[in-house]
Amino acid sequence: MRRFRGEAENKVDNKGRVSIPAAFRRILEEGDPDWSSGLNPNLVIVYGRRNRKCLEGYSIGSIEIVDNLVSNLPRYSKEREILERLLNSQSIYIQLDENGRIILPLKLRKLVEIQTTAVFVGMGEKFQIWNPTNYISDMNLIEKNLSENNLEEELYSLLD
Amino acid sequence: MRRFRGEAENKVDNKGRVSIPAAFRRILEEGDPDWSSGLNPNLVIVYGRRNRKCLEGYSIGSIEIVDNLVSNLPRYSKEREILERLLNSQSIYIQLDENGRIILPLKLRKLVEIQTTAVFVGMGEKFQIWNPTNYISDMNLIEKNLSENNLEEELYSLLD
DNA sequence: TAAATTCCCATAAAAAACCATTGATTTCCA
DNA sequence: TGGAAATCAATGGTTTTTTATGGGAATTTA
Repeated sequence: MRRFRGEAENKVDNKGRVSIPAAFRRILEEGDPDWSSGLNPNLVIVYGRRNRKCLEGYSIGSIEIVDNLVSNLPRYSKEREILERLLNSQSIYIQLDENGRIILPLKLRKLVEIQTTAVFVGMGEKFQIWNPTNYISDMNLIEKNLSENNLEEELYSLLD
Repeated sequence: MRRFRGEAENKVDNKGRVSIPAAFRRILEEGDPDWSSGLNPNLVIVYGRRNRKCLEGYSIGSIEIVDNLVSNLPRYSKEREILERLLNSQSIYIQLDENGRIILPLKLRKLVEIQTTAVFVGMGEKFQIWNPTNYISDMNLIEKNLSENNLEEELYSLLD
């Protein structure tokens, strides 16, 4: 399955409308079992992640993988109920419109400080939506962390 | 699997179009599971390698190896999310056109200082795209390092 | 009924598809 | 084996399509 790749910065108008980058639409289409040519794909936006000042978008296919992982935990266990809060309570289904846009509800925009611009960041099986300034800070943090502790090589070695 | 080998210098026009050297196309075709005769192969260009003033091109097959390694790390772990930033966020899918060209987005060209000419450098499982002058400097740096410390023999001995 | 949301249309800019040319390389046959 | 014909590679230009984005009318909702 193809993955979400790349970065894109798009305008958010005062109705909350934003274009989903064309490259991401293709992945959402592929990942939505109900989609067929001519239709508009669905996606899920999770806004429940703590420690992250961003929203996360999933194709229907990839959120189902995560949902199943949660379903494998013991029913009524504390862990499962908390994860359900973060991943199910704090998330919504959205359908793209005819022009490839979605509407980001005001509540979500406030949550991640998005006003007139949003950055879309491909993260493989999901993508993130950031306030541009916050995204830059986050990237800088990663850079700093990598160079200060000389972690890059170590990180890449995880891949062997 | 055949490897990317050799160097080639091609023109970049003002739309950002560049020919992928024919020898590299063959490797990209072989490496793309969706490719068949008559179609145009896909590739992935990574622009996030830190400390490198060049772009890196991967066949679909070889980037999938890397992607799968990342996917095997625990979902939502810090390590995985950082690697996704470096490898997924900072990369894009591209499809060759009918003439064997791709368009290098302006953003990427600026990043690695490519204007009217690009050098393609085979690196085995991937290839690099350089500004010609920067490529020469990089080669000189390597040369210098090798001769000053008499490293060549030692290096080759790593292979045994 | 005012506010918000959805639907529909418009447009400029960017990207993709298409067509053409030149020079190099390969094929193939007398 | 020499060279004509065919093929392929690199590159330039033009047309068509897609994207991103704005605005307004219609519809729903509070």
